[in-house]
Amino acid sequence: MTAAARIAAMSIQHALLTSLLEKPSTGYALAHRFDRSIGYFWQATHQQIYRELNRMAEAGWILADEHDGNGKRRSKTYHVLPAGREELARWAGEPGLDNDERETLLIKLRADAVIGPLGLGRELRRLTEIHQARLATFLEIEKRDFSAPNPTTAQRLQYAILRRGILSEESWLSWANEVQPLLADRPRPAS
Amino acid sequence: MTAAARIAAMSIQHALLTSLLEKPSTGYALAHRFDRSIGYFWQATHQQIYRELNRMAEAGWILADEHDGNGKRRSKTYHVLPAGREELARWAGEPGLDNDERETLLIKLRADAVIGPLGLGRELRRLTEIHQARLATFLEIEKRDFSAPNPTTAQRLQYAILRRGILSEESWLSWANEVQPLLADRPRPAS
DNA sequence: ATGGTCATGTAACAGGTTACATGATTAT
DNA sequence: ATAATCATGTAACCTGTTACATGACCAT
Repeated sequence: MTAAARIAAMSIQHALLTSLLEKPSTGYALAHRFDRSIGYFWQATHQQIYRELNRMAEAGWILADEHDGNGKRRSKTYHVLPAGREELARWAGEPGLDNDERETLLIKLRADAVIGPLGLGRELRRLTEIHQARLATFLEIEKRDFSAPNPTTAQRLQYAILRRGILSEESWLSWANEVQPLLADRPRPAS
Repeated sequence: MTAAARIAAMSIQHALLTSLLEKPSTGYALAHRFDRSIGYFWQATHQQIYRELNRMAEAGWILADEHDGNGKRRSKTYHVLPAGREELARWAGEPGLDNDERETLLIKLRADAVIGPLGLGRELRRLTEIHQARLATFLEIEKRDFSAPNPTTAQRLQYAILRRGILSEESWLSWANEVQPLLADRPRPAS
């Protein structure tokens, strides 16, 4: 209900930019791989992708090489313009929305792998604090509401829901612990 | 891109039905608690809630007691009609969408706690198989793409993304293991 | 009187989903 | 010839978000 400032949205666009930086492609190709990494978690339909490609082309972030006319199949191979690369870096540097179920950080990690280093250590620490706070809240609720000796089945079911939250947060935090050394804020050698 | 049959959507409505079965409330009250369980994971805005309440009232699932006219504050207290209760049970019995990031099962668990038992054991097993398959895929990719001896930083970042997927699936499966005994398909005594 | 909370809504828009539609190239 | 794949798009719709708006009741 409170206004939560719209700091950073549009993550598909940035996921697509990263894909295109790796390899200029047609919309069709993007829709199929939508990238070997984040595609596992997230898949976009071709309509969504064409829509975003058109918008990004309008915005001057990408450019379409049109292969047309000379008997070939009609297709547009998009590649990223400097403005697109800058936009990607800018976006990756911004703090993401807290309640982001789409795991924007993963997209930023991909961007870091392709055009990095982008100094994501701070962002990881920020998100870690948020997840730690959430876990703490869940553990308090656990203690307060679910420490009675002989719970009914209904109570045990309610508890199961909370447990899902606890395990999720723990899982996220243990992952963050793994990634943390990769994002330590020292410069990486350009491989 | 393939047509994924629209089996079950509209989970907010069913979350709201469950809340209203526990306690008839105004839209305002629902927007604030949106329920002590799933509210931790998911919060709906009041606009969303009013919209869905109106739709469910139209559908004959819920009914509004209007306290009005006699000097009192204008408000509607909604309570669930038999049709709404049936709809909730019907929905909970259906297989949920596979790619449901909103964790529909949690809402079904709440429904089971309130009007159960609903035989969710089968659904849990079905989802467990899906998550096991996803985990297996991730582990194959891990073996195939990330078992080289001296990975570059970029490769390690790519791997981190995959690790997030692996840890997520493992976390889900270990939770499923916890809940499983609660949903074993024997009837529970009506507490 | 003033501000906070209770209470309900409209309007506009962004993002995601599904259906529909078209046409060229490649493989059988 | 026919089907599969490559390739791009329009249209309609639903959900979720944000902004805007109204008004009553309650406490100080």
